[in-house]
Amino acid sequence: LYVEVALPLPIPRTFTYGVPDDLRHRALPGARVLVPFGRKERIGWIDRVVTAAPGVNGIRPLHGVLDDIPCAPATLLRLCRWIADYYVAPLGQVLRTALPAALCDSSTDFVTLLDGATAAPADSFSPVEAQIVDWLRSKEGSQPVARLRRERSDRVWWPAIRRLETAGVLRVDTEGPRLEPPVRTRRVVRLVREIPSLRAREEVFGRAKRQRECYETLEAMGGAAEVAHLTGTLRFSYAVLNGLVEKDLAAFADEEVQRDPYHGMPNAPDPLLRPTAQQQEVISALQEATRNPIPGTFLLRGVTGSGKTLVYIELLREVVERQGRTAIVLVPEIALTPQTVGRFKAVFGDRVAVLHSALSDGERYDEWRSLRSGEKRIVVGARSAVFAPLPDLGAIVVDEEHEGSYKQGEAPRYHAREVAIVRAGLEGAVCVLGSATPSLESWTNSQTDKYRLLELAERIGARPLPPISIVDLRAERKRQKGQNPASGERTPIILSEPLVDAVQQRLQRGEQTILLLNRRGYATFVQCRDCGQVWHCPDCNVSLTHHRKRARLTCHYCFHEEMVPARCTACGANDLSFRGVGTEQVERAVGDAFPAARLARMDVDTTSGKWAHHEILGRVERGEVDILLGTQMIAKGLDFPNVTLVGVINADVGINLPDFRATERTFQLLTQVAGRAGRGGKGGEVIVQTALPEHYAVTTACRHDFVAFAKRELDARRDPLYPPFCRLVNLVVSGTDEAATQEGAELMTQWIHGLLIAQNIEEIDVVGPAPCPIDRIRGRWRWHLLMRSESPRLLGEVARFFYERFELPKGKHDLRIALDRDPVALL
DNA sequence: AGCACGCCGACT
DNA sequence: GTCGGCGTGCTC
Repeated sequence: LYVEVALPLPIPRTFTYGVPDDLRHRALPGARVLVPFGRKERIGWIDRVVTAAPGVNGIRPLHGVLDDIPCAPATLLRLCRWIADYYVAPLGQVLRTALPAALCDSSTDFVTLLDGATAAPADSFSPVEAQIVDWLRSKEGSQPVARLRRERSDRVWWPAIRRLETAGVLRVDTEGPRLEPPVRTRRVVRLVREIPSLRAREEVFGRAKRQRECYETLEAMGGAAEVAHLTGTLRFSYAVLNGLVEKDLAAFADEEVQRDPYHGMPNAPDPLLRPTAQQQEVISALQEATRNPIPGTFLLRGVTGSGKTLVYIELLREVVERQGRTAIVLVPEIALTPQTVGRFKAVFGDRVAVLHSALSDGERYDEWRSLRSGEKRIVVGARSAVFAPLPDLGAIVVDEEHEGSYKQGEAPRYHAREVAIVRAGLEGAVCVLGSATPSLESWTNSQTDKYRLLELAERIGARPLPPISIVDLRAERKRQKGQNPASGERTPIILSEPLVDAVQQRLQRGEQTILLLNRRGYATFVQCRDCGQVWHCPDCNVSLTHHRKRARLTCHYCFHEEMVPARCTACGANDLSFRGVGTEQVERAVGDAFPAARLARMDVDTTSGKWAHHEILGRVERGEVDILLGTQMIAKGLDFPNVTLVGVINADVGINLPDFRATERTFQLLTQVAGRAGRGGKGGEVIVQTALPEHYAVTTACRHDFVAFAKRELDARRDPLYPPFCRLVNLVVSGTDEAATQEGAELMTQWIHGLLIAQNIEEIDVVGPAPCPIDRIRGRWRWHLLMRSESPRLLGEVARFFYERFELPKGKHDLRIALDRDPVALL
């Protein structure tokens, strides 16, 4: 008996292993196995079990089957096979993405210095050996070999390590993969003896005041507390704790922690909202669909504030409470706020698991187990939650389905929305795609009856959508210049007069304002006024953004940072201009204009901590913030009834990006952020500042007219042909040398042309090769090629054939190919 | 992806 | 002689 094993490596094939007799009954498809691979052991998954002897020799037996119940059950395995096939990626890589990292970790080699080693004759070491020994002496205990590679150089250490091992200087241990991921424990102090009377206390503690305080604190805390908490926040010294232990009043213990990152977050009460008639209609349609063996896919287009979340909740009530099945709710990472999560928790309480990027491996694994066991029956999470191990799945909701973050940026480059549809189909679940601004792909599918369209055309409570007015930045500049001719030739307009007036009004009325600018930092680029030089990242072809508070120029594509220059490095002039307004500069302008206003800024730079989002949004919710300023992060999902004004500082950011979806993204962002206004009873208004007031992305957004936008944009996608009228595969060649990268891209193109001609395929267009719009990132040059076709099947076949057969000329300049099917961006 | 191995130029 | 940098090929 043999098994074909999928390994989490970028190798597009499986490896065959023999199955020892005692493992036969456990060797099932989807089960994890431990296999020898090269000189190491790795974890893989059984793809197929075969009886025929394979056509290769040198087959090795597998070392173990790690699961009694395959951790990728049949349906998940089928789903992963579909992803591997459609998105052209190795099955093992897909499985690794689909399962918690804690279940995929491979083995690690450790080296330990042996006791007698210090006596070993140091002069007999070769320099490499001496380096290893020195390094180990500087550390304590065992060290992973990989760390040696990282901290010293990437040289070949193994021969030297083996020599030292035979010389008895050090020991090498291989720690196998963690079969059972670790349980997190914490050190606690627990009271073990009660002291009933006050008099007894006097006697026991005497003058040990701190011990008594600590004892009584512990009593008040229910008999136990974490050591870190007692010594940290409560400032008891370790000696105090030891004293209690020595008196046999308390004991140290390691306690297993139930990891729950949302632990302690107040569960808001279920507001028991009653659906409106409009909502009820949609809810009924969905509930009915769940009773259908093939429920299908629904596109729920609901304007902002129309109550899509309540629809999801009522759908889940049907699926989870009445039918006893399970459900997945996918949300874009940035919309995974306590507000969104809170609503589901309020209704379904402990049956909800939350999966987001801030979870540690262990936390993620805990949630995964509680889902698989059926203890929790609902998942709310970002992209990868689509793989949640729920038995008897009844519904998948993809909220904000147009969001690009559902596409994974690295292999396997899957789109969670498409995976959700396929998974729902495989498991007989209903799939609901929700958005106020559907992607043109989904919209088209809803017009061709591939999906069923459901609409929520009105806001709840019959509240009107906020009126949107446009401020023409060009006219505003002229006007301000007329008023004050001395103002600099290029002084940017950050806050126009109408916007200032509107904000002022809210401040007076005690209402809140949201200001959007989709650009971080203080200035987007720095330029010399004399010679025109613009500061660029040394490793990426993008300009550096000026961050004023940190006093650094930083690259938003890699981690490069440099000091702010005092003078031009090219011509020596000391007249630099900091241009292109970012949120940090808006923050300053707002502070200057409204010194008394309480302002909060929310972007990647102010939300680095795990709880920073929650903290800022909490302040807004409690009314401690008058003006919330931020990037797209504040455009989604927020529901603050006291926000009556939304201002868009510059709607044109992003509209001119060289990407066919730039216009669509602008429309979506404007619509989404406008939707934050007027969600309470006080009404609301939106002011959009733009230099392109006639652009249809702006005008249709201002009329809240998605259908008109879609029509215009679809027309634009017919020529040149772009999705949804065709499918794309983007092939990106990258390398450390410019010429070699271009050459690689050209070779790739010729190869594909050759294939298309040889196979007589005319239905696939090849566009390029050309440098990528951002032609260098992290020191790697980038060229790309687009394959375009109206036949997804053919496109997939060609992509797969290419992936498996094409090889770039070996070695030189580290050329790599990334294959991106249905790309969401071509930058 | 790792990792071993082999070749080569630089340096002791 | 080593060392260390890079290119090449392989992993059932």
